Amino acid sequence: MPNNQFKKGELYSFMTGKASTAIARRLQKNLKQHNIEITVEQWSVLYHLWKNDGLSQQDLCNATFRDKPSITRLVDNLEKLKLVKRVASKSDRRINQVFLTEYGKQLEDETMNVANTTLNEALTGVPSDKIDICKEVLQIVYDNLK
Amino acid sequence: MPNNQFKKGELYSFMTGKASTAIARRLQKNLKQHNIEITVEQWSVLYHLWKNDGLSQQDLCNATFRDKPSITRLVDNLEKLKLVKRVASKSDRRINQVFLTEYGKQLEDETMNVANTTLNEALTGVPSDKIDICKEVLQIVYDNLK
DNA sequence: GGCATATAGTTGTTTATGCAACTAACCAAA
DNA sequence: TTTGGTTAGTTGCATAAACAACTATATGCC
Repeated sequence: MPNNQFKKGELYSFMTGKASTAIARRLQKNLKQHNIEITVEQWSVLYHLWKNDGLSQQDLCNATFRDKPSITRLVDNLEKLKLVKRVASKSDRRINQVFLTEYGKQLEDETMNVANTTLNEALTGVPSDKIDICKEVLQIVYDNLK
Repeated sequence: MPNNQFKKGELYSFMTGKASTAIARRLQKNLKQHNIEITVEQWSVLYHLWKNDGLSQQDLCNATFRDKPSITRLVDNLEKLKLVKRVASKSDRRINQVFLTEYGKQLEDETMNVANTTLNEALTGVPSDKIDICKEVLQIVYDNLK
């Protein structure tokens, strides 16, 4: 039996993503406690815009590993919250560039502090060399399947 | 700055759970290709029932790391599909035990084969000692936050 | 026994996901 | 320049998630 060097039964928590679910819930809770009224999914879009404002919706699909309808609706909701604004690209009228509003930009510092705190909570007691290996494994898994 | 021995920027894919999302999508695709008409979420419930038939809904909450309303509705849908049946517990009338139907039992072998295949696809090229470390890290993260 | 509290499960509402089908705009080849 | 294929984005529909509020049953303490 090829590639079967692992105990499967213990591995299904991989599939069900309990760790990343736990992180997402904790981040949501921490955001709420700081009165930052966005969802973790909205955060994941804003995170990429804070690094690189004006990304297209397709760019956001690639960055967040979501499909196009998901991004359409996340951007819809972010627009309703006055956090971003769609701007039609001059060079290609199919493309919407998504830009942060002033309000959206203002949210960056506090929100990223909350995210960093959450990550610290998650990784308490994990040696950094093991974090590196875990990251590496998850990257290979992602590359194998994406 | 405490507990800051890692590069945060690279770690947000942890939070967004890209690897586990990729696994779930591939499993869904593989199930469909084998004409197994269940969702991956339904699979995660059935998986625990195959190991231990007759679990309560609360047991399923704990096993799958979902909240009670989620399990209520997943069991609703599994009942509609004639895969499981709720049975009120004799000893405690608050409790619903969830039992597999014959049809639900029949699905086990082929479905678990598909799940195992999916896991092999995901873990291709990952040495088993690194899988163990990754599992260990994800377990600590889960324990830190659950 | 009776009351307070805890536990098991359900329902309502909002948000998000996945897939398929669709429109609009772009591009390249005849 | 028209036609056929590709890319960007939207809409419709079914399933699922998180949170809060609710009902029903059980338990423990007086």
